[in-house]
Amino acid sequence: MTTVAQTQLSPAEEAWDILRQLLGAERRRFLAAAAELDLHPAQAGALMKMEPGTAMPMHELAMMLSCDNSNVTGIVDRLEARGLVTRRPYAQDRRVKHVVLTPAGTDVRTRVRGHMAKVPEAIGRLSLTDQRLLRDVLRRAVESG
Amino acid sequence: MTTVAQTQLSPAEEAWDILRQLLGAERRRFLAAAAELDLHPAQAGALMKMEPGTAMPMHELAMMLSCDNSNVTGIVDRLEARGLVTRRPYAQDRRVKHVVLTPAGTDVRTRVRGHMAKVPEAIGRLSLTDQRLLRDVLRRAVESG
DNA sequence: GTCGATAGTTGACTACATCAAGGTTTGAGG
DNA sequence: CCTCAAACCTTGATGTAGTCAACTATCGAC
Repeated sequence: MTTVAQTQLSPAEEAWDILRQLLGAERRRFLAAAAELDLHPAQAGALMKMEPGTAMPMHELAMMLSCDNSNVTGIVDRLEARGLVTRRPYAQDRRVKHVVLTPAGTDVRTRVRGHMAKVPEAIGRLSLTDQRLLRDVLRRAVESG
Repeated sequence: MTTVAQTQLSPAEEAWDILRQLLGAERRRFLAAAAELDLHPAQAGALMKMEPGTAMPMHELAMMLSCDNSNVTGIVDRLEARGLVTRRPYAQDRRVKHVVLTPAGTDVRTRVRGHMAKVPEAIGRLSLTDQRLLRDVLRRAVESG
C-alpha cells in the first residue's frame, strides 16, 4: 500500500519506489535475524561489516556504520564481552585499535550473513530470464561509475 | 567493496547482493534526511508511513515500523509535542487512538519523502532503456503475488 | 455477564545516537 | 628538534529507542 501514483512517475522513479518497498521488508528480516542471534541491530551490523581474517580499525567501522567513533567503542565493548571480537593494538599507528573476529564471532557473522543473503521471495519467484535481466541491469548500474 | 564472489552466485543471488549495496546507501540518506529535519530515525519513519488526510491507529503504526506498541506511544508523544501529529479518539472502538498529521506534520512528511524519493545515482545514470527494463522486472516481482 | 483478547500506556532496563571533553599519538612546519 | 593541529579512541552526559512485564480500558463472543 506504499505505492501511490498521484502523479505520473518516470521509469526510474517507479523502479526506485518498488525498491524501497523491498527495503522495508529487508529491514524486518535484519531485525529478526539479529534478534534470533541475541544481537542488537548495531551489533549485527558491525559483525556483518567485518571480514573473518581481516583486522578493522575502529574508525573505519564507524564510517561503515555511519555513526560516531564513540558509538563504536560501546558496540565493540559489548561484542568483546561476548567473545565475538577482540581489540588489538596496531603497532604502525598507536592511536589506532583494530577489531578482529574471534572464531565464535566468525561463526555468528556467518549466520547473520546467511540470513541476509537469502533472496527475497519477490525476486526468487521471478523467472530465470527475469532474474538474469535484473542482475545485468544492476551490474550496469553499479559498474558504470 | 561488499561484492565478493567466493563461490559462484546465481543470478538472483548476485542481483540481491547488488541490491543490498543500494539499500545500505539508502540507509545513510535516510539518516541524513532525518537529521536535517531534526528528527530521530524512528520519528522520520513514522511520519513517512502516514498519509496526510488519513488517521492511523497506533497499533497499525507499530506494525508498519515493526516495533512494539509501547514504542509507538513514545514516538507519537514526541511528534505530538512538536505539533507534527495529533492523537484523536476513535468512537467505533474506544480502545483505539488515531494519529493524524497536522499541517506542520504534513509539511515535514513531504520533505522527508522528497529526500527519499530522489532516485539514487546508480539508477539515475542508467540508460532510459535500462530504467524501463528495471521497472518492468520489478513490477513483475511485486505483482506476481 | 463472564472471560479471553486487543489497544494503549507506564515503568524498568539496556542499548544506541550525539555531543563535548580529555588523553595519546602522529605528522607537518617552523 | 619542538610545537601544534589533527586523528584516534575513550569517557561522561543526555535524550531517544527497543524489549518486556504489568496494568487499565474496551471489545467480542459465548
